[in-house]
Amino acid sequence: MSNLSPKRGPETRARLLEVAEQSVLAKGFAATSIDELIAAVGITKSGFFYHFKGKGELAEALLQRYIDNEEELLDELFRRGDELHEDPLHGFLVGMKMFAEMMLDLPEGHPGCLVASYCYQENLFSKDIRALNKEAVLGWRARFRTRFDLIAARHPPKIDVDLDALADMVSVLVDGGIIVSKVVHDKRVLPQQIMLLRDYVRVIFLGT
Amino acid sequence: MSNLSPKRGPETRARLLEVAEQSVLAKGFAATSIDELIAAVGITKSGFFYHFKGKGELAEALLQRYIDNEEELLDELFRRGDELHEDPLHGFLVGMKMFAEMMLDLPEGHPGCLVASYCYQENLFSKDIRALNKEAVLGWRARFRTRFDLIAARHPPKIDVDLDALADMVSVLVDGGIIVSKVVHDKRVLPQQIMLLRDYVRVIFLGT
DNA sequence: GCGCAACTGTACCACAAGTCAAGTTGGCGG
DNA sequence: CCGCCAACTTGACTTGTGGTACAGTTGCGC
Repeated sequence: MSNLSPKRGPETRARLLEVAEQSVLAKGFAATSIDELIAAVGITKSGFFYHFKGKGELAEALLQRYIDNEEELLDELFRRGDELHEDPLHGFLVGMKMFAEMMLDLPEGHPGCLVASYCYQENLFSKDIRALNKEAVLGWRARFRTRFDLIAARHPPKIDVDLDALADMVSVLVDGGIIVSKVVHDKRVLPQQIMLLRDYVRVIFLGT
Repeated sequence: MSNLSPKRGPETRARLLEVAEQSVLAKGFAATSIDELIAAVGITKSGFFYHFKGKGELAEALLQRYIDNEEELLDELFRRGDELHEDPLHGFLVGMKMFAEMMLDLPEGHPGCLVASYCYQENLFSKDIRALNKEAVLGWRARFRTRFDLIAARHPPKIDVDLDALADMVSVLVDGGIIVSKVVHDKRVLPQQIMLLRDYVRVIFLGT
């Protein structure tokens, strides 16, 4: 009766996605109930079904939003890194440093990766969603592979290494780092791992 | 009426744990129903509750079994590695190589890590279970930290590195590698990552 | 022929996803 | 200033399933 207005639609939807993401990362998708979400947002069940056809559509919107946000974050990070250095290697090193610092600045540590969460509940989701997840990981691989090719052109690797595997190592370390951080309740683990990878890349292309 | 016998208890329990683990890794714990497990094993619901007081007890037994198995596997791997080399570094390198090969030999790839799965559904579990999970990760850290101390004593690191972080890197790479392997449906990713870490450790302690 | 391990049978209740129909509110475009 | 539409609300209802309780049963081993 008070705060009803035709333009609040997208906002309510966004709040639904926000609380849903938190709940999914804490309990998993199956244990996240619609009742719980609408209670947190302050709408009724029919209100939920106005925004999403069903739980599956919520899952997809959730993942898409997460992937888009991450992509934007990475774009921004390495854009800033490259702003400071013409050399792609040093741009990468700066980007990784900023990444690590950003993760360390999160007060509660990284809240979790939806890609990883969905991966461990893959049977709950449609083919479409699983494909989306796969595309996200392959996107990271392509992004960093391109970067490493650029770096290798200027700094021939001192150590023989598969650049696709090295590119995957970014996703691997982030997802693994988040897990170990969460399990041992030490938010420093993820940034430490990012810095370890950074050092590895430096030693591969610079030799020290 | 046919196959009832007082000694089949532990066997039935083990079968329950086996199918439960598969289901949990595929769908998550919340979406794994008791009905489904008993159907797969061929007992009634009451039979389940004879073996476990409730779902929580199943969760705990499941995790404990998983952790014990992993520990045994690692013990065996590096025992065999050390058998072939007196030098702890080379024992480690051989152990990692065997680890990578073992992962590559799994026909369907690694089925998943329960520690990671539980981590992404932590709110479903009791304090005890969460503590167990934490202990498992800290156990891996201690194991590899001890190993790296031994290695460092004989081979002073050529690159400055935090040995605790390096020890964590094993857990991180395994958990992250499993996720990326699963998501992109390429079982080679995990072994590749293990080999990358192996190379990193070699370059840290040997310089090449 | 007794006891105990290893179950079975049956019943219950909460809650979750989803459906459906009908009504309400408030801003905006004409 | 009127009417339409987005963005909801109300409320009732179905259908399924999930975890749990508890009393009874079976058959091997002693």
